[in-house]
Amino acid sequence: MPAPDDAAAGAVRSPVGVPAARPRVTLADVARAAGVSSPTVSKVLNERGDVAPETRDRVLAALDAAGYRRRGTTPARRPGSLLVELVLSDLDSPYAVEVLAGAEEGAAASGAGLVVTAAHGRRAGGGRWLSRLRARRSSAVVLVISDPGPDAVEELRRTGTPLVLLDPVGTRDPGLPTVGATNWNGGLSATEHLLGLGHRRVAVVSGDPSLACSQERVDGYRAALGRAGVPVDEDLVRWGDFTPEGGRRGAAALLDLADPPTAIFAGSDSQASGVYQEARARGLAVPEDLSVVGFDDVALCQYLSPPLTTVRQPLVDMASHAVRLALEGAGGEAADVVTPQHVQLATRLVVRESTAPPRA
Amino acid sequence: MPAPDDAAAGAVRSPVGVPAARPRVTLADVARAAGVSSPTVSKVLNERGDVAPETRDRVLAALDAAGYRRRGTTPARRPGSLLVELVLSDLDSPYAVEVLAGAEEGAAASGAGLVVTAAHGRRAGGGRWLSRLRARRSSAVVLVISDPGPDAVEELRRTGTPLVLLDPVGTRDPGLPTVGATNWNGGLSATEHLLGLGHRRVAVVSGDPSLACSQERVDGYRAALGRAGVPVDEDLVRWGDFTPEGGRRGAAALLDLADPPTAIFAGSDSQASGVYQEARARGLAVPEDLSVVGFDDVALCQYLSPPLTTVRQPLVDMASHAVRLALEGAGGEAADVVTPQHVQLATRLVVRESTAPPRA
DNA sequence: CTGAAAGCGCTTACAG
DNA sequence: CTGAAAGCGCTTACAG
Repeated sequence: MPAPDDAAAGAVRSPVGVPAARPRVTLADVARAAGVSSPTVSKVLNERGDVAPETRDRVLAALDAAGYRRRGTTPARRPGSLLVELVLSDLDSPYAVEVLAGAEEGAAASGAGLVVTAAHGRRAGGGRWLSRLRARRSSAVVLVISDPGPDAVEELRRTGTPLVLLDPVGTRDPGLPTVGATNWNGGLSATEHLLGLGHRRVAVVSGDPSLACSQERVDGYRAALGRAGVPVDEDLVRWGDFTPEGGRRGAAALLDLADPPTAIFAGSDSQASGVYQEARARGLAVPEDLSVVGFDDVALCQYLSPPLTTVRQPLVDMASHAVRLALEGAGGEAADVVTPQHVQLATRLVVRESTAPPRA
Repeated sequence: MPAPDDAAAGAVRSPVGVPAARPRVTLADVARAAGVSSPTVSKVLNERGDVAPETRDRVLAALDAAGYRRRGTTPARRPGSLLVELVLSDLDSPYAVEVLAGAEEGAAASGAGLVVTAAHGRRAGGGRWLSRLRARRSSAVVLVISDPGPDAVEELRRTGTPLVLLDPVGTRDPGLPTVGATNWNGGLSATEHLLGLGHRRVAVVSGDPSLACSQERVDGYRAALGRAGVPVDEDLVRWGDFTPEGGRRGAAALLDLADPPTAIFAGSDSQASGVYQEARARGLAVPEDLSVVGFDDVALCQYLSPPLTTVRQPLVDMASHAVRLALEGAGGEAADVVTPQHVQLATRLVVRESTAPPRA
């Protein structure tokens, strides 16, 4: 007869792949670990003044080590009080608008609340942000175009908070679910469209080369030229950032060339608007003197004249999907079992009025 | 000797103007009211199945009547776990971007989380939304360009949740704090600028006439004409909505007139972009053939060519202020004592390249 | 400044 | 399906 194992002895045991609901760490546990009484821990927690500084420090350390959470303070599990955190680097771009709209839609569909944070250049997942996330009892996180610090990933994993990366940056942790778009295909079809119109001097102005999406779009551009037997002129490949100013600078450099391009593929619609400005400043008409293709198909396109030919990436759907994915992980019992997913939604060329054959 | 009053008898009594911390309604109170035991109420709360439907209904009614809240479920009081709700009608406008950025800034400054909801045409404050707000333990609400239903106002007041109206609609409850801009002055200075350039046929295309801000801008326009001794031609006053399409329609109607305007004051930058499009479609150059002034000074302006002359309203500051105002009400003890405020931040004309003297 | 004791609000296990 | 009783996690009031 086998010796009674843990399960037979009545210990908590979980099905394969499903984590055991770890027994809650109670205030009494922490008190024991810190060598003080429960009331003392309670006082520290409630920021009462009457605790000796050393005692306080010891208790705080024990609290932290044990990963203590107040009763009723575990992330909400019922839809309707769930919170998803959406972290963007900045809020003031047409790109952010689409992402926000999609994320709101995804959250609303699940009855969850969407908490929006702008990182403003700080790396997402500072200690401050993490502790606030905990204080708010948020259940899931979606990070947009940014790499979480390893500490943040670890902490989120530890607390069972799902993390989804939207438009992931290059250096991805393969264990994290990602949602993106088929950037390479987009770059390919934008460039093929211009080649098809008869352009041979086709330039590209993309975003930061450290971003996967920038790289992929340029790779698609190169592939299209290669297929058409047009050699890549490295003078016609420019990197910058996704802002109008970035587009303007790139266009200025390109149009200053001895043999300037007749068409520019911009890495984003915002950049394309900068290309428009530079063309206008030089008295060049779009599309008669210069064809322009953008990327994103954000609302901005409807404000530009002429209407911009662009590669549509379904940002609203992408964001909505990312939020649902994150909430799925948060809602179910089998939170940790959700298979990491890497989704790329399809891009599609939308032809409007900013492209035409080159002047004879 | 006077009979012992409540205070003398030890009842909770609060200083004038500061509401008493009403004694918490406990589960036992509700049980008593419903004529059942505490365990039964607990089961209903936790959605256990083993409760008779009629009992369940009775308990739910009692719960509701008593305004019961689970322990630890009252809105957070320490900054860092506070949540502010921002409700916009839609997220996909340049206006919304600015408001969001400002609101995020205001919330982040207080360490609060910003929960963003789009009303999508539904009136803010449906029962669904209110109960979610409660479930999330949100501490304050900022409502953008919309009128809360009287029930929502009542419910928020009852639960001590501050409500601030940003860019308030006309029919305001004077008891609610509002944050807006000096729309009238903006309309005045936009129109004076055009008159100063020599224009006499100056038109206006504004937003929905039911919105206070639309009205005020047009009133400023009328005032400027009046002061300059130029009679108002009602044919030159158009109402629509704040979208590019609204601007385009308005411009089309105006340019179809027998004696068309030489300058158009648009009620928003988005509308102004629609005016640009209509002008372009008719082969009219801005500003040579048509001067255009916008309103808002949103990021969109930097994408338009030519750069748009506009009336800047400090949307970022307005939103940030509204959020702080709301959180102020939520954070302090004296929540209900915050004097209702009606703030209007200053607007300012920003001259760029879309305005010029009329053709001789 | 600390903790034993009492208390509070809620939940659980179980008898009816 | 219901509730008396026991229990749990935390807080409060107070003695030292």
